[in-house]
Amino acid sequence: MTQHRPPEPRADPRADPRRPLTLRDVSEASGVSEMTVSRVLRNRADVSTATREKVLAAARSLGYVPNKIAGALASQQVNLVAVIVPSLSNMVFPEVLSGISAGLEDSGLQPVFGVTNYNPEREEAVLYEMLSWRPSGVIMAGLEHTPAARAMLDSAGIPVVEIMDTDGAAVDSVVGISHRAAGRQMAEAIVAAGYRRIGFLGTKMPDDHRARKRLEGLTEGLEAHGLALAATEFYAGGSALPKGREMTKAILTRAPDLDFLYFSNDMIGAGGLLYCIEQGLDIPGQIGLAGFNGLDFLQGLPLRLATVDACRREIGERAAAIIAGRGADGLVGGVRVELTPRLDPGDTIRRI
Amino acid sequence: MTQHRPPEPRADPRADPRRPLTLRDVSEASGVSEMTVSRVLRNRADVSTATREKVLAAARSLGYVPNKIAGALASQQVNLVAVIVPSLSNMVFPEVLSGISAGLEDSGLQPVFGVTNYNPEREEAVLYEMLSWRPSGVIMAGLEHTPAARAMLDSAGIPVVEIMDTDGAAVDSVVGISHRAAGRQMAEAIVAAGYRRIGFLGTKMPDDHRARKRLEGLTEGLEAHGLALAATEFYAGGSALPKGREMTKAILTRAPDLDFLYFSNDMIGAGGLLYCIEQGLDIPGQIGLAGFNGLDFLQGLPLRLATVDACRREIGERAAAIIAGRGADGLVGGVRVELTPRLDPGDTIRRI
DNA sequence: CTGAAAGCGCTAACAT
DNA sequence: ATGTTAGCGCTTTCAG
Repeated sequence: MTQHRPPEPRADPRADPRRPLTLRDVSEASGVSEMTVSRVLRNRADVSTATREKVLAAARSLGYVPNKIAGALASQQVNLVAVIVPSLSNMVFPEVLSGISAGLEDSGLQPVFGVTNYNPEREEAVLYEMLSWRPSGVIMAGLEHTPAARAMLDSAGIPVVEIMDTDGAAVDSVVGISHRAAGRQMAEAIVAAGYRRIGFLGTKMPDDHRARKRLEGLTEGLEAHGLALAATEFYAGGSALPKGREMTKAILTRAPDLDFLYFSNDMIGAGGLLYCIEQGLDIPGQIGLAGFNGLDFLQGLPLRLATVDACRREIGERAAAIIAGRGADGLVGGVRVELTPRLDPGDTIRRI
Repeated sequence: MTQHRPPEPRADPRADPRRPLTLRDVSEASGVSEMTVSRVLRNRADVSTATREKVLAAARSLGYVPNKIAGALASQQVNLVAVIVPSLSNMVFPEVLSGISAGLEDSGLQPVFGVTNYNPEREEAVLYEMLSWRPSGVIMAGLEHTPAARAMLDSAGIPVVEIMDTDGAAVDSVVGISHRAAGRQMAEAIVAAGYRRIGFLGTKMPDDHRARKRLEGLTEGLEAHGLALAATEFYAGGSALPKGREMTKAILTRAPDLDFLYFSNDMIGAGGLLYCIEQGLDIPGQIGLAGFNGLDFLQGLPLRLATVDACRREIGERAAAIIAGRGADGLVGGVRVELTPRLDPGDTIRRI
């Protein structure tokens, strides 16, 4: 068998003056063992007050910042929760994120955010990247994932909460609303108010499954009353409010006899509403309008757009609570929370 | 001296069936050494095609996800960039973040976002937390930080880019606009258009330094023409669009003779604009309006609100480029990029 | 209450 | 092109 001479040891990294400080530096500065320094910095109770103060003084004066990478490797514990959402730009996810932040307060866990741009491959890549940091849990928007992503979630061995949507099979826990039901609910309200020629204006994104499900729910709900959508208008990119205006103009030009417009979100709905007001249309008499999300910026418009509250903040809070609760005692997985969205008719649906 | 018997070795962690997979599992499954497996998974060129495929097949079939914690500890390299912003909820930071994401594409670096809610202590805590993961760089909104935060940034030994604002002393690099100059620029435009009774509507947050600087710039610019603000209105919490409407009503009730309203951001400006239109005021003849940020949702309003573009996306991209460029070769720090905001008079400032 | 030793899972630096 | 060894900076485990 070949003899291996041990390779030269690396140069002592402590020679580098710009190197980040280590526990050892604090240990030497305070005259306390590394182990005890570590105890102090992790706020463990079994250290004498005198020692504790000596250590804290040394750490502070040196400007020591602990290395969580080493800590996580040694303890096999990472206080991070991966949060993966499709977008930050449409006002709905920021509110979910703030709910998550709030729900994680005082749990010792920290959210880390990733964005997929409604792209399943990107979602898979972001998930892989995040799992490689071994987070304590995952919160993810939606139930539709690539097979590889699903496999990763299955075998990660950590709590997974899928949020926003309950129409489908979950990996583990799920917190959300039924978008299909929200669509049906809106159909009922529209028909009950006496509208009959209904148009839909929405996004073209094939991977916005929640918008798709709302449209399906709407269609089913109308069918139940023997009605069908009279016209549809889709858009791809661009800023939603101006798009809503343009699309509304387009659909009303093509189909001037529409008496109701259902928008797949409040932002394009607001654009449409402003357009209709400008055109001097009688709202909600001549034409009714509704959006989706319950954004409270709608309260600032000349007429309050009818909408369905998506319970965004509560979804974030409940999802966070499930992850945070898991560490405690019960390793109960598979929690299912279906919230009930509230329809607010605002000023743009006829009262009967 | 006391004799220490070596403590019992820990139980073999590989006994736990739910334990995450390690390189060693892939090594055993593929019959290739751990080191070579590591090379394959890091896409290094010096591996034969046959070996590479064997390893990849094994890794895939096992569902192996590398442990970046261990990798980072061993290599002393973390491909993360800490990004710290005050808020996600006002449409301006998401655009900065997307600029950062874009600027980091193909650099091998990944942004990680933290939110401070305009709270300096929270900023300090978030920074501490993030630095403890030893990121490769920090991008942070604003130039005002607690002394402790500044000390951490100084001694972190990594590139730091402060963004959005150039009015003040930077820790390292800075990319932004001068909000003071933006305020002065607006004052010039207002005065040049013949307005004389100017009101300001803004936020009460003491730690929104950029809004404060815009107000200071506006005041200075007016003073240069012998003018002073005729009225001001501040708000604290709540949703910006409805608030803008309320505040506008309030200020015009108190001071009905105002002929110009400068809003500290586009969202409250849009609320104010909608209110003025509703009241049948002649815009921009009787009263002029302007906001700040260059949000493109303004394009959907009945009249386009005058605004100043804050170059949000470009700021994100340039900041990211500075961090990404640093790894390459030149360790040049202290880059200073001051962008020139563009004033768009829209439809709400008189043309002369 | 404090300390010593081992090792978390990976990669740098060699050696072949 | 592949393998061997040591060690990254902490925490766990045990001993005192």
